[in-house]
Amino acid sequence: MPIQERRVRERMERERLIIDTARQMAEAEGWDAVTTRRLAERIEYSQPVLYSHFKGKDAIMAAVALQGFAEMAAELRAARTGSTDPQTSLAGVAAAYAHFAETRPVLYEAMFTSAVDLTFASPDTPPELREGFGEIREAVRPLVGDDDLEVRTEVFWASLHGLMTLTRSGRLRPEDHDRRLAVLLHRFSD
Amino acid sequence: MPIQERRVRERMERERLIIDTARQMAEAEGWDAVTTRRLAERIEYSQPVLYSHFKGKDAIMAAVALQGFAEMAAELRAARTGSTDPQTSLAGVAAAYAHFAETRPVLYEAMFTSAVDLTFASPDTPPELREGFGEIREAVRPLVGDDDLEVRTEVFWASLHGLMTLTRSGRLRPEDHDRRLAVLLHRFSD
DNA sequence: CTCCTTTGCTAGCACCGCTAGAATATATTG
DNA sequence: CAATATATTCTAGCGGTGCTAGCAAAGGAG
Repeated sequence: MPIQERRVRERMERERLIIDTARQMAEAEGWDAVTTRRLAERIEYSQPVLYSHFKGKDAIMAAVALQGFAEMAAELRAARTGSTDPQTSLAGVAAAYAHFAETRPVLYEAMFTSAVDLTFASPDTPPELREGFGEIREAVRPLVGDDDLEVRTEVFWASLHGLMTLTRSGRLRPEDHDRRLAVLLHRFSD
Repeated sequence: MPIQERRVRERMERERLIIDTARQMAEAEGWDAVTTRRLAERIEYSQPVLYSHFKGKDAIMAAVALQGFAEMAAELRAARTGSTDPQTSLAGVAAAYAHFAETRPVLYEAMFTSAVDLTFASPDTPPELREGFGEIREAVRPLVGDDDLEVRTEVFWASLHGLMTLTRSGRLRPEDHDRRLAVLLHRFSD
């Protein structure tokens, strides 16, 4: 039954179209501009079609966030493996993280400030999600050893996250960004 | 003209009523449940009355947030001055910060994740806002001296903030909360 | 060529933040 | 005291939101 296969394939393509369009719209005009009506119009289908693919708007954001996690993980890995020196490696990862948050704010928002549909730190956590954390952990490991590695990584990550969100929402002066990153790295390098 | 005074006073009381009611509602049912309609009904006035006091819903949230900043500053100060030992003092401040974020999540949300109506790190930043940061800074000062004090405080604060937001949104396992706080303090104690 | 399932659509619900303009209450005059 | 002027508050409504019930069309099966 190749005809069935085609329909399944087409359905998958449409789902992809929804995710990609939602991301495009968000990147162009922010998440507030991504309404189910406007999204439906953009993909040239009616609103209810969206709900045959996703449980709701949050689920669409979560799907975009998942793309974000994959991309972030790739960039963190590149940064980590870009240097053999542990210090430089960790600095690179931190810089890459900051760069990602700065250049893809809409993605970062979906990943970390909205989209509670994603399960973290749990057995059924999607691999894309674990991977990014894994990269940070592996960058931290050479410096701190295996003692408390998980917890230390969490703190390092949370610090980065705090810096980025507070900067982005205007709570920290942007011009000191690099100095703050340097301080953070210094704190975690021993 | 004491009659004019009464009207001004009554107006202020009503403004206070709006802020307090908004806060109560948010604490009871979350910020999403605080709609202008429901809030107006609760204070037994019509919707437009809200807009004669505040520019919009965001401004009401900002007013609640301001209360939050004042309360947080008071608690941080109590924690800081509760011990003469710099280490214990900073630990106390960190714990107080975490405790505030945990027990008053709705306030914390208004202060740090929503409400962009408030100006941070600027000449016309409200004193309630500066004060909390000042408490953290003064707790950090004895440990790190005056070099880079501002920047180091920002990083410490951002780390705390990152820990709290990630924990609250289910991105970090709550059971390791204390260990993470300990790690953070250890990183900043030298 | 009908039957039936799947698919997609139209239309609408209940709600949102916000506001124009009417209506009511209060104060200031003649 | 009556009449006008000025605040103040309300009703009603605009244009939007996420989401869904129920109808219409399209497609494959007998």
